[in-house]
Amino acid sequence: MRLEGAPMREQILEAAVQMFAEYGYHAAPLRDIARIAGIQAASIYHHYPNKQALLVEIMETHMVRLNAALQHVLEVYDEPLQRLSEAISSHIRLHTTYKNEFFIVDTEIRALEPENKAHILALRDTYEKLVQEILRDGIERKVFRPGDVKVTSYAIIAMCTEVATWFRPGGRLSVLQVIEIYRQIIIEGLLATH
Amino acid sequence: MRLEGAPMREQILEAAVQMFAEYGYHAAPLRDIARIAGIQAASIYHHYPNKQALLVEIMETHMVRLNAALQHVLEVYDEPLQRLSEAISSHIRLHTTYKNEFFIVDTEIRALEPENKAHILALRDTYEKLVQEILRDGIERKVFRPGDVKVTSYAIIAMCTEVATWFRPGGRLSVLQVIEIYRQIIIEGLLATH
DNA sequence: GTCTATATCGGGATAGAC
DNA sequence: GTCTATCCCGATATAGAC
Repeated sequence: MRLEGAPMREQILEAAVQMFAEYGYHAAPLRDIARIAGIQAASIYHHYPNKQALLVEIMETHMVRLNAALQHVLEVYDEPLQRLSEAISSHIRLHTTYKNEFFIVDTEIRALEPENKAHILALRDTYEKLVQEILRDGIERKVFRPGDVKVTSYAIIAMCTEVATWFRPGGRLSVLQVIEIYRQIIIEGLLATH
Repeated sequence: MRLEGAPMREQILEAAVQMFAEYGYHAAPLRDIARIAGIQAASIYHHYPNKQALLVEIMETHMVRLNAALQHVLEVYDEPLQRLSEAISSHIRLHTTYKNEFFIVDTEIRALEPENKAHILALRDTYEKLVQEILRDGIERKVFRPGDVKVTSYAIIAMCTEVATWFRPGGRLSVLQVIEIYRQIIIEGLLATH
């Protein structure tokens, strides 16, 4: 039983998530991250080589998580409508559960150094490709209307991702309600006259 | 006839747009902005009181522009479907024409000092309210399916806004094609079986 | 209206003791 | 593994000449 709570490495990362999400990577001083974690700034360097490493670990962990979840959906389900539905659910579930983390993924790509940026963008690309696979397959099987697969994937990902910016746990809507609203918008559209 | 091109004030602002969009507000040194504008950093202070003023002017100008365009749509059109269609068109048109500017509006809200932030968020709120008015009216007149007006407005705005991040003039798709794709996704949804 | 020179500060990172 | 002390740099902003 660990009375001090999580290991320091985790505490630092969590403090970084908080600060990066609230003030942005560049505007968040390492000293403040250290203060929240309950140590001195210099002590961070025992756990991480530099500030950038914090950002990279946050982004990588969660992009991998996101990809794994979607991969799982593709393995478990076969029917296009169900696949898309579960993909939306998985995406929104993760973006509300790890709200701050995904907000960082979505707003701090520019703050990454070139090699790190390439790495994270590759993970994002993988994700987009998986979504596009669902759409392409669904169009071929005549479940979805024919349309631009790439742009459609961007649109779906963009709207489901933005949930992380406005969703408040304990607010007017539950995660499940939000998922249902998005499912309907994406799958059925707004028109009443169908 | 002005051989030097635009007045310096404009040149500085344009340089700021470029740098803020590429590196982010905090990561963009005033010296670099000055260099692009062809002057020394100190000279910027003859035209603007400080760095923050550059950011505020960029954001305010374009949020006002966005609101004016949507206001115009509401005044000119009455039919809900046409209103929504024109709103999408207006939004995407502006977000592709002033790609960098709206990218900044969308990613640097956090970099604003409190009073400036309140001001810009108020403008954004006005915009959201206008979109919600279109949706509410359309639902009442049975043109749109009943649904959560607020969340739907967020979803529409989010996906149309993100166009600014991937759109490249002269790329595979023209602005008009992009607008048509988004119209269809939003209004009709993905299902083929309607 | 633009320059050079500089004040001032805060940030990331390092050294070395404990 | 954490501390104190400090280095060093780059950033915004100002002063004052031209």
